[in-house]
Amino acid sequence: MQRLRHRADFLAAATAVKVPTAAFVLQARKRGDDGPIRVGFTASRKIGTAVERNRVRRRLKEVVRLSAATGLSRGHDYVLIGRRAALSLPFEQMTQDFERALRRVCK
RNA sequence: UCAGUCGGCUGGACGGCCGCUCGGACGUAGGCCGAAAGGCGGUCCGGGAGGAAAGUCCGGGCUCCAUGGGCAUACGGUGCCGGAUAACGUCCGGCGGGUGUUGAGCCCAGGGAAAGUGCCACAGAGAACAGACCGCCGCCCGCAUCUCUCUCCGCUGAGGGGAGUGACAGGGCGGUAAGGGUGAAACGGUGCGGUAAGAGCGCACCGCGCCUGCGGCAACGCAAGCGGCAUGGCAAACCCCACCGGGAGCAAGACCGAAUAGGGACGGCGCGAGGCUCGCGGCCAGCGAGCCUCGGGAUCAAUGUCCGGAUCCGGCCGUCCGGGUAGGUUGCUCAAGGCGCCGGGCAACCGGCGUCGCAGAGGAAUGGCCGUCACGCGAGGGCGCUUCGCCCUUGCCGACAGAACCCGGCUUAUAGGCCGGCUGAUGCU
RNA sequence: CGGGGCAUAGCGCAGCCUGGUAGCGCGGGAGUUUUGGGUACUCCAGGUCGCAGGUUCAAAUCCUGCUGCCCCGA
Repeated sequence: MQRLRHRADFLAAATAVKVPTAAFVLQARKRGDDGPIRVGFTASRKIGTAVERNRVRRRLKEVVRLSAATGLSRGHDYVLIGRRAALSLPFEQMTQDFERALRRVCK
């Protein structure tokens, strides 16, 4: 599993399927090859200060890491756009939301 | 003890499970992505956010670009004096002013208003070499009114007329700026003398200015003398004076390096004017090649000018070459460094010795989840004689905030906790 | 990293340079006109001039520091 690093990849993912939840918006794009899973995170300035943006990104990273075995498929790019609620929501609820969102994306 | 004020330090601790990143060692060139450069992936050990990392307001280091010299101007910044410093708009010490219980302390863009221009609304008589509204004083006039004196008419009286004098209302001429009133500000202030009333008109003190002397590196202070007061405020209005400033910024810069477009060199085709030479041609004309001259345009420090200079030159086809975009690597962390001791200095700071090795990400690591304890705060309860202290329970409680090349400052944000200096009041000895 | 702009009544703006009275339009309220509504007309209310200091007799305006929003260049 790799991280998305280039702006072009994020822009491509933005045109794909979007599934909103309380703490984040999940985007998934099928790249058309058989490469590894790639995941990117976005925490915009609207969320708050730099401390709050870092915290949102780290919690989202942890959500993805702990549930990586369930449902992520090869050849896809995933992008999680953080929202301000990700600062305060319980961690278990965010994990459940992520798995539910993954099932909706796969359909 | 209470109140005030100033300065410094700190910015939770321990543990469990699972992770991230950098460095080193080992292991492996077998997997994945990519055209390439390169990136990702294993195990062990070690390191891994701040006092402001923030705002980006100053000053530097570093890197690249530009830079012939002189003069003038513009633009921006700074502004008491001395020192510290790599430098600063920072810091330290001093001076002056303001403020504070004239205490500790705090604040000050704190050069120039007798170089010039400009502004000072409203109110007010007058607002900048001003002005005379009320008022005060002198002289003159004075219808009427009043007081007094004289005199005339009238037998006395009542009454009336005339003249003079004084007072008052009023008017005119002049003096004055003490007082009232307006204003943010009214051309020194207070007191005594003086005067018709007044006035630096005179005197004393204070303030101001000039000059001399003394102290101080200086800002400035002190003292004596002189001047009769001239110089209102605003320069965070224009401005003047002194000093400082080349520009950009790690997305700087260096290296590697697709696709597409464009660039250069060579070869071929083509060529503003004139002249010379050579070749083809018997000669001329003409054609080709080379060279020279002339003509044109453009560029060269923020601007102008003077002197002196430099550089460049149109189209089409083919071959080759380098520059360079996306991307990657590097710059990338040892630095005007931290700590301790000694010495110098009132201090900022400087010097010497010893010691430590202290983050390096790049859509951006330094974490996620949880437990225990401590501290603080709020609520509830209990105990001790009270101000208060102690104990127990509980809490979606726990400041501001995340390195982005590095350093010195400034500014702003910040739950609380700790330490020290000074001042005032009160109590005890 | 560098540069620039804006903040004034519920909304959109002027006034700032050159300091002294905060104004315009829409909107709101009341009234007149109309049988009624609209239109038109008259009147009225509504402002910490983003915040905090400073200069000045006096600050929306000048200066400094913050806060929020927007734009541009690399």
